[in-house]
This record gives sequence, structure tokens and C-alpha cells, in this order.
Amino acid sequence: MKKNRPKYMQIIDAAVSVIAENGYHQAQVSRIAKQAGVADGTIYLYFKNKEDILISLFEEKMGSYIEKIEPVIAGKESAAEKLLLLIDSHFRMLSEDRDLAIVTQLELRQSNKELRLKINEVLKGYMKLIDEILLEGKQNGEFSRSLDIRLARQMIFGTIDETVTTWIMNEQKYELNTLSIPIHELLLNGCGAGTSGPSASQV
Amino acid sequence: MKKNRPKYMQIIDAAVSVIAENGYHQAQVSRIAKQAGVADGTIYLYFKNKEDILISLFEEKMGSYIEKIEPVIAGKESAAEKLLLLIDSHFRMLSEDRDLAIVTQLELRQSNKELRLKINEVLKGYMKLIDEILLEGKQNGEFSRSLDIRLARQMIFGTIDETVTTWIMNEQKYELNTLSIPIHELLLNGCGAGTSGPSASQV
Amino acid sequence: MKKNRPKYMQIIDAAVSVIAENGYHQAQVSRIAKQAGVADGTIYLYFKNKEDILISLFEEKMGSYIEKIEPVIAGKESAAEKLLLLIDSHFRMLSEDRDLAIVTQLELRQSNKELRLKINEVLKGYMKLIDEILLEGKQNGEFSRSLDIRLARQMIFGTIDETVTTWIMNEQKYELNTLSIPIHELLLNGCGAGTSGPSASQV
Amino acid sequence: MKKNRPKYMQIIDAAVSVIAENGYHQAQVSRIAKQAGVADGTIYLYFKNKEDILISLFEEKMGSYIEKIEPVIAGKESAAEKLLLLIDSHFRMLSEDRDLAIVTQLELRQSNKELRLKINEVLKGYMKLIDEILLEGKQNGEFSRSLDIRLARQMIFGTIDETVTTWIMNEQKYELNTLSIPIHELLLNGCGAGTSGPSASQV
DNA sequence: TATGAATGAGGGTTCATTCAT
DNA sequence: CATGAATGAACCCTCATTCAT
Repeated sequence: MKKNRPKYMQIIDAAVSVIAENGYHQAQVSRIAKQAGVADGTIYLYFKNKEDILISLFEEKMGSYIEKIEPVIAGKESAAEKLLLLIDSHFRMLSEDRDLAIVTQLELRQSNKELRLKINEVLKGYMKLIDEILLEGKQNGEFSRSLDIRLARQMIFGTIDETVTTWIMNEQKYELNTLSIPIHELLLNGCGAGTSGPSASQV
Repeated sequence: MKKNRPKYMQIIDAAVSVIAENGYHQAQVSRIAKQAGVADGTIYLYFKNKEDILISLFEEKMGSYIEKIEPVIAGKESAAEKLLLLIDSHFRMLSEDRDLAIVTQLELRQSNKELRLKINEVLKGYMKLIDEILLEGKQNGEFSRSLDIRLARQMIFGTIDETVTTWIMNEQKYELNTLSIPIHELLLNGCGAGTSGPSASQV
Repeated sequence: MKKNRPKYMQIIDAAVSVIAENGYHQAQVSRIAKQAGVADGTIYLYFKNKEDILISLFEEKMGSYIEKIEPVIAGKESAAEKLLLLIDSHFRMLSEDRDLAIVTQLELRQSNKELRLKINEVLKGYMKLIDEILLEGKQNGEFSRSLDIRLARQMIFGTIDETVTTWIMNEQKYELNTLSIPIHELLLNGCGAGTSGPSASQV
Repeated sequence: MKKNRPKYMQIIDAAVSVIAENGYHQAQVSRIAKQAGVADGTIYLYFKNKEDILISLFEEKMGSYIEKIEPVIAGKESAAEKLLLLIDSHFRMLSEDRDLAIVTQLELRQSNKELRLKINEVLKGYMKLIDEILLEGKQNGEFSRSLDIRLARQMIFGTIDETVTTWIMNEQKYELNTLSIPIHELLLNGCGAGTSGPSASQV
């Protein structure tokens, strides 16, 4: 399996670094190769083409994050707590790797439609995770019975995403994680949690 | 004023149509010219360069939308009603011009950072509009006193944007405007409106 | 006759000024038209095409100079005096119109082969003038009997031309006309005048 | 070093040939590449841009000529002999490579001011060589004590240059080298050599 | 496995010239 | 005579990918 060889991750990390520093359109394959310390041709021993580097980058970084976060979330008791953990972990992951944050929030979005469709495939796992939290919240009465899960998921993901993008655009001048609790409260309210008890944020 | 000559809008409309059909990276100037029924060189009598077409496109379509919607919203009495009108008009505008929806939600986001910064300038007017609604809602007690306007704005814009993008990605298989009221309800709840009275959506 | 209409010279003068200021490749027809205070299309009522402006420019400025200098030179008695007058007038003409000097010595030489062939046609009158001086000098014993007129002419024209070009390249930091007498002496020597009497420069 | 790889000279030679045949403005990069037997992109592995090909061409051909001729001239005893060698070598070099003659005398002069300034840099070495010959001739009494070196150099270079250009313009109908001795005699006279002894051309 | 020299397709923009008014 | 909006051909350069070593 090529993915297990050291140069595989070496190239992906080089891609993140080069794209974050120079932007998507300045991230030539030769530049990534140089940063990774390999020859241009070597890239093609590990990746089908340039697009494949970017997809793999997203899969490795986001895919592995989703896999990692899933069991941790499963350990929490209430949907509210799960949602808070989701938001906070999301913010923490991107705060801790600002290059990755720039790449996923700004640069990778300049890619063509095809690539973005494939990125969406990876995100589906994340959407499913959100849906499960919402479903649980509906079923155990934490959230409104009439909650439309698809719309609520768009609200949650859209809000998180817009929040991170704004933070990046403001050159990360503030601590992203300080927003976890207020954003959580907003979203809980949105889901109808505020009507039947104390805010879960206060838990 | 060049903007008043008929070919100006003719070229912008051609750009929307060509980009929607072929994608951002396939939208060669010569293709846009052909679609507009003018010579390649004529483009440069009306626009500084290719990027200028795209900026102008966004300014004309979104900028004029913002200007148009502003007084209509001002006519509404409550913040909740204003928010509903904002959402519903946003959805309606993009439903009525699906090419424009594709261009603004998917294609224009592939542009370089510079262009996107200029697009953000145009969007600032929209953000300000949202902020005003939120401020009004806070002041007249419709929304929670503790509402963080910046975060609430990110929630509102992020949710609307994500909802439209999902609709586009699903090839517009459903009516976007049917989502106006449920999205409105979600967002109102998020703003803390549900805690102190009947949902404004029911107004 | 188009040449008698005021706009004809107006356009030529505008061309000299625009080319001197901005260089040959920046001298677009529209720029010349603007400088001349006429519409682009008007240029084509007076000139066949852009090249025709440049040829006419050279014909008018250099051709008229040659016609003017010819009778003055004819009035001088010795070949040596005639040569001095030729050199000094040449330097004076270009000193007095530095724009023209820049255009003829530097900018017009960037034109294509065809244009330069036509310029050479105009210069033939000048070459003939030099040849006549040389022939007279040979016949009356001022110059060497063995002088090759063609080569001597190349020396004279080449020296004058190189001297003016060097002066232009040095940004006209010195008075070109101070070189008339020493250059004259060099060239007289070259023609074998120094062997049979006092320097003609001292006449 | 890129200059040592065979394709470097291959491309330069192709450029000379293409420019000589089709003219400066018709010498597209793709045409030069084709003539050199390489792909368009390969040009850019050896040269920064198109202008760089032309500068390099001049440096390689004229620069290397100047370096080569310098020690040979140093071996001659008198300034007169040195001058003859300079003229004759100059004529020989261009006679032996008529494409190069066309390119340097006619085509390269159509280039923009910037390129011509760089060409002048290369020529400065040549001017220095002429100056050294003149200085030596003045000091050892071969040339007139009152000789102005700068003006004499302009005469020498101007005469040689004009002679070659006339030869090119006449489509090389005669042997350029037959002019070496008579031109030499003209220039020696010009430098005041004829006044104090037998012509060095007769040596 | 690894290299890196070589490939070649593809597009934004300028500007001399025209022609309907 | 005069205008100036419209035309459209023409070209340099980049960079993802290949393949001989």
C-alpha cells in the first residue's frame, strides 16, 4: 500500500504547506515536489495526478479527523454535549494547524467543480455525524419534535464553516475556540432546545 | 458612462450564461464575446480585463439586489418579518436565475483571492443589512439581549449560503423557497426569539 | 493636394512628438490622433496607413532639409567648405529639434525592413549630395586622386550618423555643434586633404 | 551551467537563422523552437524569455568575437596594423555568417530600447578595443597628437558599421573584405597617419 | 524506486483599420 | 470632411505530465 510509505505523507504535508503559503494557483507540482524533497516525477509514483494530491490531502486530514472524533462523540450522553464537542473539536483542529485551515477554508475552494464534488463525498461522513446527533436530540426530547434534520444540519455546518472562514479572513486575530460556547448556544436555540429547559451550554 | 450602453449588460449576461454552462475555467473571453454577439476586442471597450467582467457581474447582480431589497425590508415592522423577507428574497432571486445561482455559489468561488476579496466588499453591504436587523431585534426585545451580533450574522449568512449551495449541488431538485419558513424558524430560534413569545414565522 | 491641408502637418508633428516621448512601439495611431487633436479615422483621410505616416514624416522633415541645404552648399567655393557646411548644418538641424533627432536616430530604426528601405530612398538624395562634394574635391585636387567615392561617402555618413547617435544616447549632454570642426578635420584627413596643404578647417 | 548544454547554442543558432530569414517581427518563439528541433517549452528551460534569446544571441556571437579578436590584435606591433586587423576581422566574421550579419545589422536594431541598451553594453568592449588602438597610435606618434579619441572612435565604428550595412542592403553583391584595405587607408588618413610617413596599408 | 529534462496545448489582450453616421 | 465604436487576427509563456535513464 503506497499510503504507508513515508513519502506519501511527506508529499501531502508539502502540499498543505505550499498551498497555504503561496495559494492554490501558485502551488505547482514542481514546487510541492521541491518542498517534499523529491523529484517531480516521484509525485506520480504516489498520486495519479495533481487533483489526486488534493483529494488525498482532504481525505487524509479531514477523513482521519472524522474517524477520530466519531468515537469520542459517541461517548457523550446528551445531544447538546455532543454538539458542543463537535463544534469545539472542529475549531480546535483548525486552530492547531493554521496551514490546514487556510487550505481547506480558502484555497481548496478555488478548485474546479469536480474536485469539490469529491471533497463533498468526504464531508458526507461529517454530515452523517451531525444528522445522528440531531436525530438523537429529537428522539430524546432535547430538540424540537418538528425539527427538519436536513435544514438543521445545513444551519450547523453552514454556521461553523462561515465562522471559521471569517476567522481566517480576519487573519486569525482572535482565539477561535472562545466562540465554541456562544455558537453552541445559538445553534441549540436554533434546534429548539432553549424552549424546554436550561441551555445545554450550561451543562 | 459605459455602463449605460446596452453592450455592457449584454456582456455581463453572456458571462453568467457561459460560466454557468461551462464552468469558471472554461469561460474564455472569446466564448463570452461570441455569446454576447460582439467581437473579442469589444469586451475591452467595456471592461479593463477578464477579472473586471467578473467583479462587475457580481456588483451588478448582487449589488443591485442588495440596493433593491434594502428599502423593501425597511418597510417591514418587526425584525422577524425582516429576516423572513431577507431569506425569502434571497432564495427567490437565485431561484429565478439559476445560471446566476450556479455562478455565484459554485463558479465564482474558484476565482483567485484578489477577486474574492473584491466580492467580499460587495457582500459587506449585505452583512450590514443583516446586522441592522439583528440590532433592531435585540433592541426591541424580539431577540435575546445577550445575542452576539457578529456570531448571529455568521449563523444567518452561513445557513442561507449553505442551504443554497446544497440546493445547487442537488441540481435544484426541490423548490428552494419552500425552505424559507423553516429556515426562518431555525434562525429565529437561534437568535433567541422562541423564548419570549410566538414564532414570528407564524405572524 | 492633401499635403497642403493644415491637418497633414498637424498629424506629422504629433507623430514626432508622440514617438519621441513614448517610443516607437508605444506610438499607437490613436495616441497620435489624440495628440493631433483629430479622430482616429481622420488619420486615414491623410495617410494610407500607419507606415505612411512615418515615411511621410521622414520625407517632410529630412527631404525638405535636403532640398533646403542643397542650394546653400552650392554657394560655397571649396569642397572642404562644403563638407564643413554639410556637417554643421546636419548637427544644427538635429540640435534644434531634439524630438526629431530622437525619432530619426533611435526610434524610426525600430521599424521594419520595408520602412527602412523607403527611408533609404529619401537618404539617397543626401548621399548624392555627399558624392558631389567628394567628386568636386577629387577633381579640383583638394582630395586624393585615388579616393574611392563610395567608401568615402560611407565614412562621412557613417561618422556623422554615429556621432549624432552617440550624442542622443548620452542624452545630449554636450553641444553637438562643437564637434563640427574636429569631425570635419578627421574626415578631410580621411579624404586625403591633409597631405597637400593646410587643413581646410582653417580656411 | 545551462550554457554548456548543446541545446543552448542550438536555439541561438535557430534564432539567427529564423530572424535572418523572416525578419525580427516574424520570429515567433514557436518558429525558433521548430527550427531548433525542440518543443516551445524547452526554450524556456534555457532562456528567461524571448528578449533573453536575443540578448544571449548577441552576447554569444559578438561578445565571443570580441574576446577572440582581442589577443590576436594585441600581437600586432603598430596601431595601423592593429586597425587593419580589426577592420578585416570584422568584415570577415560577418562575411562568413551572412545570417548573423543580417541579424546584427538590420533586424536586431528593430528591437526595443531596452534590448538595444543591453546590446550597447556588449559593444562597449569593442569600443574600448578601438580606443586602445587609438591611444597607442597617438602615443607612439603614428597618429596625430591632437587626435580626439572619442571622435576618431565614432568615425571608425561609424564607417565600419555603415559599410557593412550598405553591403547588406546591396544584398552582399560584392566581397566585403576587398574593402578592408581602402577603408583602412581612409581611416588612417582620418587619424592623421598620412602626414608623417608611408601608409600603413602598404606595410 | 527515483530522477528531472523535455514536452506542447491553450488563452488573455492589443491595436491598426473600417465604416455607418 | 470628420467621427469613434467596433472589429478580430495574432503570440508569448506556463506547467501538468511523461519517460529514458
